[in-house]
Amino acid sequence: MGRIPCCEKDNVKRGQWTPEEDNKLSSYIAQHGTRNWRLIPKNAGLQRCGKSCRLRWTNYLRPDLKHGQFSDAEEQTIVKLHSVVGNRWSIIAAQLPGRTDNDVKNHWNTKLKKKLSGMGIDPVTHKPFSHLMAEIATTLAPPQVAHLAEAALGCFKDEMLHLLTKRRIDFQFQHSNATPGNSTATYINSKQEEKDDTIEKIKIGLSRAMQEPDMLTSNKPWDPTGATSANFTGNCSAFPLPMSGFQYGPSTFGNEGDGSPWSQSMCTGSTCTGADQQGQLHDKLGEQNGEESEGGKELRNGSNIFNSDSILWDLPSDDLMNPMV
DNA sequence: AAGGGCCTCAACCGCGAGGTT
DNA sequence: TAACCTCGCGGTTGAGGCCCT
Repeated sequence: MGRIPCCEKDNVKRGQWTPEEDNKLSSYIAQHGTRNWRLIPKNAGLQRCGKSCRLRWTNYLRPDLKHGQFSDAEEQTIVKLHSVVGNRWSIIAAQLPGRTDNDVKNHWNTKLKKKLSGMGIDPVTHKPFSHLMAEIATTLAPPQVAHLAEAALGCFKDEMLHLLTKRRIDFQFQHSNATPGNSTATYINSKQEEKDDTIEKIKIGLSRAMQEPDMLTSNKPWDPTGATSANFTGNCSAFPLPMSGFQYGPSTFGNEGDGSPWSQSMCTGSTCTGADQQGQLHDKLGEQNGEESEGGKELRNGSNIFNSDSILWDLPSDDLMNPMV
């Protein structure tokens, strides 16, 4: 059975909406609500697909939408939530009244991702690039380690240039409002300090790795039994891990210890509140995603995760108290 | 002033989940 | 229970504006 198209493509207009179309849609929805998007364009006299109408309404015409620049606090919320839930834009947007998932996604892709990358933080894992390289190095056999610098220069060329030349990138929100109460600035500055601290470490580590091929005896990823992690701490002092909350070992990776980027990202940087939190959140996501229909529904608008008392959270509570739309 | 490259963001696409018949 | 329908999500695209040379 093939998928039925959401509308007849032939009789449907596409592309930019005109003010007339906006008016028709807005006034129809004001009178009749948003039940049955398939019928709305027909009844409103629009030659548009129902899906297109829904998108136009939810992303642009809805009266409660905020248009304009993202505030510092909003950016901070996005970065922190992204470090936990990843590209779950609807969940993130649910914490930002007046912002849509499309807004958040666009802002992330066009601004925040670049800001983090430019600061030496991997926007996927929210770890400093240098830290990621150190992790990679601990999992490689000596000949591979020897190629790490080359690979790093290939993969993170621009980033490495920034790191190795200590060229700072002047981001507006990095310096503005850098007051004690401003947690965005604090978050950014802490990442900057981590970066500075690890620049030297990564340089030393890479050069040692290439000079001392026997330095790393293990070529395995982390070992849940803990035996390998002992090797890491014993033999990989060339890559001192910069963040206090991060360790290679079962206690940090949580019960499953899957070592996935997601798991690891929870345990690094200033957003880390411990593996227990990670486990709880993942459990929560699991519960709400599947087993319980009501919970699953709440997950979609992001309410339960952040209202749950069982989850510790290092965001200022004010940032998470926004009511769901 | 021109034009080429970059950036932004509105809009589209395909898919999965959940609801309805 | 299966088939169908609707909605919402995340990834991607492309038009238009901006910036730089």
